[in-house]
Amino acid sequence: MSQRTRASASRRPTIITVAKAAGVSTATVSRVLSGSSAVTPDLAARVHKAADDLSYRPSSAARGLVRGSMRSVGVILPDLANAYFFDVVKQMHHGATEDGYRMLIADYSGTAADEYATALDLLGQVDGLILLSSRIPLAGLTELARQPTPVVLVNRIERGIDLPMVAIDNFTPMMQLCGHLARLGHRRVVYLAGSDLSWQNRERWRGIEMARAFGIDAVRVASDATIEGAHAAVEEALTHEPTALICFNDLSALGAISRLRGLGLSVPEDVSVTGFDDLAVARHIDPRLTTVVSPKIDLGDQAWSLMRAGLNDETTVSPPLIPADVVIRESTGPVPS
Amino acid sequence: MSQRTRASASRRPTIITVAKAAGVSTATVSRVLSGSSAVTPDLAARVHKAADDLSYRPSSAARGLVRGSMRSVGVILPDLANAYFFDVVKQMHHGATEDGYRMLIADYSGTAADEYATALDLLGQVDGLILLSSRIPLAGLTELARQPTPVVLVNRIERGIDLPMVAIDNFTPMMQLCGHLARLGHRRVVYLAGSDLSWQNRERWRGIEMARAFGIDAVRVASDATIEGAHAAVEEALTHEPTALICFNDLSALGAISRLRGLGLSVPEDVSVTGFDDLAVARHIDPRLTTVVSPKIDLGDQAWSLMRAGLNDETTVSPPLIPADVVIRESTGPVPS
DNA sequence: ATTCGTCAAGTAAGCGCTTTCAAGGAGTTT
DNA sequence: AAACTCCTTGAAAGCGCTTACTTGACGAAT
Repeated sequence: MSQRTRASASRRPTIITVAKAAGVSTATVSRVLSGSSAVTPDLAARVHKAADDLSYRPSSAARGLVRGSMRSVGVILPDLANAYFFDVVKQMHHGATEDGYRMLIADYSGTAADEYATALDLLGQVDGLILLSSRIPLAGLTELARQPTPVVLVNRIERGIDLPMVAIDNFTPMMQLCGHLARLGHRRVVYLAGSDLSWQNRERWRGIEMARAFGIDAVRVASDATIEGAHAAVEEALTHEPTALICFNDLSALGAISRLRGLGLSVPEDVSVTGFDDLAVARHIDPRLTTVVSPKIDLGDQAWSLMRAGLNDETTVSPPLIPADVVIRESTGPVPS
Repeated sequence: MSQRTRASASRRPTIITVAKAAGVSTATVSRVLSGSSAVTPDLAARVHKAADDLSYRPSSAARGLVRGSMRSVGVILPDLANAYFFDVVKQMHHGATEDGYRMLIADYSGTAADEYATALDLLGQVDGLILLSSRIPLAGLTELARQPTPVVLVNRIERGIDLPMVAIDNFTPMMQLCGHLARLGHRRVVYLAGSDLSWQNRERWRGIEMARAFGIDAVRVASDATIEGAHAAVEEALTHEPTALICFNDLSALGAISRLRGLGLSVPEDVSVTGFDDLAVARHIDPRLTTVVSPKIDLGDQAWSLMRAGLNDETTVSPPLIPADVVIRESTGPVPS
């Protein structure tokens, strides 16, 4: 609507512009603006005024160059659209802010190759890198471990990779979830899987397979960790005539329930459904979701601790897996007779 | 689990390290790595090998300094936890990537003052700034408009501010939504409001007030744009004995429905509920949500167009409001008799 | 009164890159 | 064979900051 021409003919003011305007040296301006050393109040005031008048913003590129650090860490994650990741990121963000670091968030809703490429080029820009539920192949991780820049792996554990890592225990609660289903009489179940590249998906499947001991007979059906993906995969899942659907996460559980309803099946009367993560929405849909409470706060805290240690060049010991609990709600019930 | 000491004793390799290793000048390394100019294949290969061997990553600070641009734009938004924002961001991200820009995402889940501070300090770091559903006071926006750095306002329109802006029409569809309710016989409704600082909230309310013409008698109840916030606000809303709840967005609709169910009321038999945004979840919960389809793709595209123009120092004309349509599903029904 | 010590302010050296400019080598033309 | 052009490569100048190091002024100590 409004016509607009920016007054960018005049280039951005630099520290020299400010110094001249205030009648002092650039060193003084720098000292005033970064508060690194005492300056006569009179001069300081003049510098502040000049900076304000010129709307001066220090170039973080120049600052980063001379300081040898941009005071920022990068976070790479598969899908910011999933509120789960965001909650973890938020917690790390707290820590980062407290320690004076900015956070660059990069979502690669693409292939694993993209993720690696993103990681590599972010490395030139940040002081540290946090990889959330990373799907980078082992060779890539090995290479990342050789970098002088600290890299932290979250929700992925790999032996033989020399990187600090922290993750939630996916295996145990998934096995417990199966135990819960077994006690309700379920035998034939379908696992609506996540990505094969995801460590969490492998762990969850491992938990399900372990539950064969309880008599759980599970089939995997490929899907993806989204509402729509699960929605679309339900039909195939039903060909296996399961009495329960174990979904990779809450989002897929939501999509599955929606599809089941569309097919005239009710949850949990006809089919039981479980999720994973305990998103806010899991407590508020109908039926409320039986799922696993993932301690996102802990996870975020511990991830940042590892990063902080890395940034300070300290030796770190990766903490043990963080336990997660099953929470039983109304989306699971006894096997229909 | 694994003990860990990083080999950061040796500092990061610089372009000089690579040049020495390859036996060429730094200029040649730069040319090879940035592909800016032709280099003999033999030399190029030597440079690439040296760079690989050293795991060299160019410092983006240095690069940004000399180029006068970090090739990145900042995006500031109120709450990344809301998938709506993310969808818009994703679309802008496409455009940015295509044009060779990286995107820094900053969520301020805090006060408006934080948002302004974030904007100011991001300005030193990016080539452009996109403000999503910004709540920065007018004075702040005026100041931002004075900066040489391009700033784009998304989902907020303010007269007298010399910034390019693009937004979805909130007013019209909200009025139509009320019309829909009116036709179903609703008169007493409660608006579960969003933040008073939000332009979108003001516009939506304006649409509701306009609907007095249809006989809609609306009361505002303070809430916030989250599941939990709406959940908590329902009891107060019910004191006004409404037959319908108009929620600020889909997330609040979700929370409201959950609370109503908890109180033994069913939707839409006892109370009708509407949302706004049409998140994926709106189509998949029970009852499916009557809401407004916000054209996020368009919005993201147009926002990036404005930003690109700004980055290229072109004159821009803010486009007209983007129309949004009401979609009627099962969360609204006739007034109970 | 002279010598120090102290401390505010300025001078200048780089941080790691890109890019202009100059140099030199190879290929073309006369 | 000389003169010219074209093209690859290197040398060096900054980009905008911070931070030793230096200077100089002023008060305290001798």
